[in-house]
Amino acid sequence: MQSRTSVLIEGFARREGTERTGPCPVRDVLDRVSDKWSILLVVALAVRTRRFSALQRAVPDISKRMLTQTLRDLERDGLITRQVFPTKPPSVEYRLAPLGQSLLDPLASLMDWAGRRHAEISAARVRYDATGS
Amino acid sequence: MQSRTSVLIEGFARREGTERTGPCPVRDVLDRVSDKWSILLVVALAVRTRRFSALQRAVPDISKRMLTQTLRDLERDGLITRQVFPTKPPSVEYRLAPLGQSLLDPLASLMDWAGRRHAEISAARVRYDATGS
DNA sequence: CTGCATCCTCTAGGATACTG
DNA sequence: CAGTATCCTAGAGGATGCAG
Repeated sequence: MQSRTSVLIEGFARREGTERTGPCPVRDVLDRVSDKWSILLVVALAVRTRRFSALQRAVPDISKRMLTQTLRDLERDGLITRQVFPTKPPSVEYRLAPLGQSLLDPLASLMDWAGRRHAEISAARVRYDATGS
Repeated sequence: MQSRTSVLIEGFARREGTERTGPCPVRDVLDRVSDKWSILLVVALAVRTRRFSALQRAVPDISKRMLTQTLRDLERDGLITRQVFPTKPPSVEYRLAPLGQSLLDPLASLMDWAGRRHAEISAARVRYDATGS
């Protein structure tokens, strides 16, 4: 099973030599994925729908500022939806949109890789640092 | 097929409420993936083995500084290997290590997603911006 | 050619305080 | 509770020049 991989890589590499007609769409999307908090929030919302403060508890080391901003970005991209309940005090629920759901599978394969290869990577680091020092 | 996804998400979410015994391994690895240049270089090296200057041409908007640094990090993590040829002037070849190869599949599924959903995301953005303005 | 070292800029992002 | 506004710092990262 090399076909899918190579096709995608070719598509990704096609930029080489071609004058950019605008930013590469794949890179554009990957930029969002490689955002520091986006993945964390998507995963947090994959577990269940959550409110603002619940998200802050789920991802403890995010600041309110970044939480708000990242949620806005994800909403703008159609990955999550935001529903306001005009109670008193108001509450807001965030949930994964279908588009966000569709991201879970690729994300899972990445996290799966991370989990399986983590030990190997740590070992490589130790080895490298030992040699270098 | 929800099993694999949900298992991983649970593993990822398990941190909640647990005092951290150190940084989450998955997050640790994802930090590398979400590095601005790492993925680009891995993909560039997936196509073929390349030398330093060739990599700079493959990823035109990377600076020498960042190229060197990212290559070191990838080498340290065991994702790529570096081979020096003591010619005159010297040349250095970078190639994907097996560990790096193993990343291509998860990466492909992400890029596949990006490619397929990009239009949808762009549309969502336009819609969001239109409403907001 | 490869790649450090230096300097300098710019912005992501944290802390804090305030509002509907 | 769910944000917004302001301020401010650390670190990412570009440009340049030198060296092996």
